[in-house]
Amino acid sequence: MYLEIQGRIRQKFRETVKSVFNLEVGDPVFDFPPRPELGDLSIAASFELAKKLRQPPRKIADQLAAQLLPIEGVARVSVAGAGYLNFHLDRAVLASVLFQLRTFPALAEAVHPGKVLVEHTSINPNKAAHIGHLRNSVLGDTFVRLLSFRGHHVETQNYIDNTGVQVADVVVGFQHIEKKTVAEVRALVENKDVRFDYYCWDLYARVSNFYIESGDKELRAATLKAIEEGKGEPAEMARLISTAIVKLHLETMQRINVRYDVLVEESEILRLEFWKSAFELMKEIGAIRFETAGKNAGCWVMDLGDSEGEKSEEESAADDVKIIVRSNGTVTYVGKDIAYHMWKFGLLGKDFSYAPFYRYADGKTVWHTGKEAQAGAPAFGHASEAYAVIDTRQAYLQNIVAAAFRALGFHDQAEHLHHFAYEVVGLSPACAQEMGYELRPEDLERSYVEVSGRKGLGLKADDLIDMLVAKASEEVRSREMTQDPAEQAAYGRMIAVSSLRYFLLKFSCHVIITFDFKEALAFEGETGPYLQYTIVRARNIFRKYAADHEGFTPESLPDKVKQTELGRSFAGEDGTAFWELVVLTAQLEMVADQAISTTEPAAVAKYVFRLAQTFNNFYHRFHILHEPDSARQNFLLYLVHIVERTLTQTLGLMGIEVPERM
RNA sequence: GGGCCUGUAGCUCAGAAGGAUAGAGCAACGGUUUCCUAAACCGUGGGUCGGGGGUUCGAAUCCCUCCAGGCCUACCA
Repeated sequence: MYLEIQGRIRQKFRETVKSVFNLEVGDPVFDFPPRPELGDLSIAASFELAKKLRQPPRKIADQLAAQLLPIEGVARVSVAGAGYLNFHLDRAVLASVLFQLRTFPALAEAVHPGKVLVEHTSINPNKAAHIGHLRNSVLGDTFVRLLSFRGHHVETQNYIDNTGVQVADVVVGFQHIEKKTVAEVRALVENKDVRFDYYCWDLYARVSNFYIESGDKELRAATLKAIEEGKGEPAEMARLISTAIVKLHLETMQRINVRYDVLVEESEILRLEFWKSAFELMKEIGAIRFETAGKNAGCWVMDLGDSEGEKSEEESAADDVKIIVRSNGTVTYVGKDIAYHMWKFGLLGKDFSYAPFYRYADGKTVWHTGKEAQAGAPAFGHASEAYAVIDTRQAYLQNIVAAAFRALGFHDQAEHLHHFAYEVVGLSPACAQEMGYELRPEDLERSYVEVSGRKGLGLKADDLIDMLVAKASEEVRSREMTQDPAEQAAYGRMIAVSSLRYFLLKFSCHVIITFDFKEALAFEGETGPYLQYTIVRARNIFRKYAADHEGFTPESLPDKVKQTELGRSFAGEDGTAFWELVVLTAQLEMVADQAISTTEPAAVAKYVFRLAQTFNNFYHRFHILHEPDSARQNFLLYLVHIVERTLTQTLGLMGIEVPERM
C-alpha cells in the first residue's frame, strides 16, 4: 500500500516535471520530513532542478505542487523550507487499508519467480555451537523469514563440512590422545550423561597442543585423506562424530526457533564426484592449471590476477594464485565450495539423493543428502538466487567462488551469488576473564578477544541460552503472572529467545559484537522483552475490553469506525499523534525490502523498536478503557489493533514469539 | 606490500542512495503507579560526527589524504 503510493508519486513527479518544464528526469528519492505536521514523504529534487532550470528551488516546487495532484492515496502536497515538496497521505484511506492488510495478512505465497536459496549456520560438526554461530543462524533465519514475507520462495540449507580438517582433528583426538575405538566413541555418543558436543569442544582444544607436542605433521593429513576417501576407522569415526554433533546443533538451534530444510553434506559432494565434474569442467575450460614448477608444484591452481591490468609480471605470476587441488590430490575447501555452489544453481547436471535426517516436534522433516534415497523428497537446489551467510573473514574465499563462476562462463549466476557477510562476535576481555579464561597481556589491551574453537575459548550457545532461560524464568515467577509451571516455562523460554535474538539482530552486520553479559542479559530498554511487553500491553486492552463487551472482536471494528470517522479523528486535536503510529506501521514492507536488498536485518529490529516506543508513548497519553466517548474509544481500539498486529508480525519475522502475559 | 571493514554522547550503537534542529539504549540526576500503565513513560545534563583538504545551494553521508584500530592476503575452513 505504502510502497504503491510511493510508486505513484514517483511516476507522477516525473510526468509533471516533463509537462511543466519539458525535462526528463529519473525517479526522485524520498526523504522523510523531520516533523509529521510537515508531511509524510518529501522530495528535495527542486534543488537540483534549480541548476538546470535557472530558477529558485522554491519557485520550482510551487509550480510542481500546483500540478501534481491528483495522486491516489495522497491528500495534498505542500511546499516547505527552501523548496521541499511534501506529500500528505490520505490518512483515513491508508488506515483502513492497513487495518485489512494487518488483520488478514495475505498468505505467504511466492509472488516472485524462481527460488532463493539461503545457506546459513554451516558449523563444523566437531564441537558445540558457540555465540558466534548463533549470530550466523539468527541472521540467516531472519533473512529467510523476511524473504518469505516478501513473497519469495525460499529454501534453507545448512552445509555440513563433515570431511574437513576440523572433524579430522577431533578424530585424531579420539584415536591418538584418548586412544578410543569407534565402539567406544559410539558408547560416548549414546551415553545420556555426557554432552557429546561439549566433550568434543574440550577434546578439540587439546588437539592443537597434541600436534605441537608430538610433532606429527603427517597425522592430520593422513586422517583427512582417509576421511575424504571414506575409508577405514577414521572415516567411520568421522561419520559418527559429525552425525551426532549435527543433531545436537539442530536441537540447539531449534531452541531459538531456527530451522532448516536440508543439510548438504560435503561427504556426498565427494562420494557423488560432484567435485570431479566441476574439476573436469574447470580443466576443460582452462579455469585452472597444473603447476609443474615453483612453490606450488604439483597443485592445480586458479589465477586470480583479474581486471587490474597494470601489474608487474613476476609478482602476479607467483602470488595471485589460489590452490584448488593440493599436491597430494586432496581438494581444498574452495574447490568443494565451487562444486557445491554450481550444484546450487543446477550447473552440475547432477543431483544428490535425499533422506530424512531429523523430525521437529510438529512433524516437519529436515532432509539430508544421503545414500539411502527416499521417495517424496522435495526438489532441492536449482536456485535462481543464492545467499551464503558466512562471516566476513571468508570474503576472500567467497570471491574466489564467484571468480571461478566467471572463469567458467557462468556470469549470470555469478551475479546472483551473494555473500551475506557479517562480522564476528568477540568477548570483552573482562567477560573472558569472568568466564575463567586466562588471557595474555596483549589480549587485555584489546577491545575484544576473538572466540576460538581451536583454543576452546568461547561462550557455548546452550550455556548462554540456559542462562537467559534461567533469568527469564525467575522474572516470570517473581512477577506471578501465572501459576501454571508449564506456562511459566513457556514464557521463560519465549522471553529468553527474544532477548537473545533481538540482541544479535540489533547490531548492523558490519560491526563486531563485543559480547558482554550485562548487556546481553538485559530485559529493559532496547531489548526483545521490551518489544514483547509492548504487545502484551496492547493485548491486555483488548482482553479487558472484551470482558466488558460480550462478543467483541477486533475484526468487528471497521463496522463501528467508518472512514468519515477515521478522517475526523486524524484531523482532530491529537490527530498527528494518532497518524504518526499509522504511518509507521505502514512502513513494514518498505523496511523489509530494504533489509533484504542491503542484507541488513538490523533495519527491521530498529524499525520495530521505534514503533514500540511510539506506541508506548501513545499508551501513556491516551487511556483507552477510560475513554467516555465511545466513538473515540472505538477509534483508539482500531489504532491499537493495527499496531498490535504489525508489532506481532514484525517480531515473527525476527523469530520472536509473544507470551500471553508479562 | 595489497584488499576489505571500523572510528558519531562517559559506554554500546542508529543515522533511509547528500537534505530541514545529529538520534536511541545503557549509565547519571530529577519526576510519574490504588493501574489498559513501571520489563513502562516524561524531563535534565552530555557531541569539533577521528584530523585536514575538496566537490556541492547543502556533507556524519561522496572524493583525496593523514591518523588510530580490526580482519583477510595457507597445500585451515
